[in-house]
Amino acid sequence: MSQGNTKTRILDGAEQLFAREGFHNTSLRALTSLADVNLASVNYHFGSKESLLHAVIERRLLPLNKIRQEKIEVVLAKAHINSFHPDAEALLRAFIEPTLEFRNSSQGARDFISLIGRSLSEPDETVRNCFINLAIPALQTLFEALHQALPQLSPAILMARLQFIMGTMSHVMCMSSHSLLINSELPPPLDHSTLVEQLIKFVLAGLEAPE
Amino acid sequence: MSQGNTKTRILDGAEQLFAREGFHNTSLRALTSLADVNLASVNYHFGSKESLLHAVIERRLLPLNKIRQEKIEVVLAKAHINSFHPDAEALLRAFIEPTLEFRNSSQGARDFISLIGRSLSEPDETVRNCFINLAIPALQTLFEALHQALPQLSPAILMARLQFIMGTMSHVMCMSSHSLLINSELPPPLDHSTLVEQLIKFVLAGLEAPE
DNA sequence: ACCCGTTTCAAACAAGTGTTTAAATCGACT
DNA sequence: AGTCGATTTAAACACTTGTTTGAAACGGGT
Repeated sequence: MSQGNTKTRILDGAEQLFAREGFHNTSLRALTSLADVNLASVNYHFGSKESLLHAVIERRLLPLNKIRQEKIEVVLAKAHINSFHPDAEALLRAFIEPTLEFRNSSQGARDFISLIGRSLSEPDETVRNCFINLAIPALQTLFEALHQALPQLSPAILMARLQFIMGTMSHVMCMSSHSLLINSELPPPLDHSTLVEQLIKFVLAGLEAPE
Repeated sequence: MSQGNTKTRILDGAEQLFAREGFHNTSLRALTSLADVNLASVNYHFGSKESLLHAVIERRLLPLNKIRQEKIEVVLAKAHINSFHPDAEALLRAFIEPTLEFRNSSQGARDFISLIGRSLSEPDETVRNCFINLAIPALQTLFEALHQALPQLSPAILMARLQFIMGTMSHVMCMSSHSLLINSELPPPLDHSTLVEQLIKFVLAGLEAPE
């Protein structure tokens, strides 16, 4: 780990360690040693360990949210032109596909996605809020779009189902080599694109279930 | 927090703090102060902080797994008598209902369920294994029962969907007062029994979706 | 060659960590 | 009352934590 300038090396190392060891279980000494930078440079460039976490999340989540937002707006626009309800599957796809494609793009991306997949249920409030504050606008957009797509669903039920969907997604985002059941006689995990399709199928069926 | 003997007070305090603050973010001093016991008594009664975590999980998870196992076996037995496939919904219910009913039974139970809901995606391997080792038999049982219920699903797909279900469940188990989107204009969270029914409906629809 | 703002560095800081120790206290039982 | 094991206690241990400090090194502009 010795590419790029100091700031990027710290961000890359933090992404990896925060994801694999957890935020509180990652020491700045382990991080600076992995990133091959001086111990004090974290506080020099980012101010504190927590601000570093914020920077790690922001660096990747802002662009990702932008993509999701755009894709959702495309689906909505198409529907409005034809005066149809927007398509629920297309909306879910617009939200899910960019996330998992990004996850599949590099090891750092996989670490990052696993990090934010866990952060919804993070016990430490400051850590959790660090993610949630950036995620809420995107989720709000998705909620309203899905409400247009499925107006027959009461808002309370839709919100509950959106929570279920977030749970399913978070779990998939966290899944790494440590599969749920490592056991020789069990079926092997699905490849990337099959997993994405199965995930969308699963949450779509749950979302569209009769009340 | 000053009921019961020392050992139980430690277990109760650990359950609360591990769930609300996280294992690594909970210090033995904070724990022993909350439980109103001496600092050294944790190591005296449990050996180490990690063995304490193990004890916290075991105390509640073993009975819970026993109940789930029994309920699943009842469903299977009924089906075998009539030479029917077991009912997928009844199997899911046998697995989900005891969990969420236990969660609803007391504050300590709620803390515990939130703790194990998070532990599937716990980054620290030793912490994660502490839960997984106790959970695997129950999940194995559920997998095989669902395979009997839905023989048309290929094992790989069924396993993926079981993972999705675990993700949804974990998320619901972790949900506390900090709802996903605390926002005045959003629908209020569902009450307990509605949430359970909606959860079962959601995962059942996803599980039974065509491949 | 000199200056100056930016960045890096080794060292130290105060506070907090899990664990261990050895003495003190307790509670039965003889 | 006295003995013995189990438990509790205060104190200390060795170590790690995030952060700060002040000097050193760097690099472009005059």
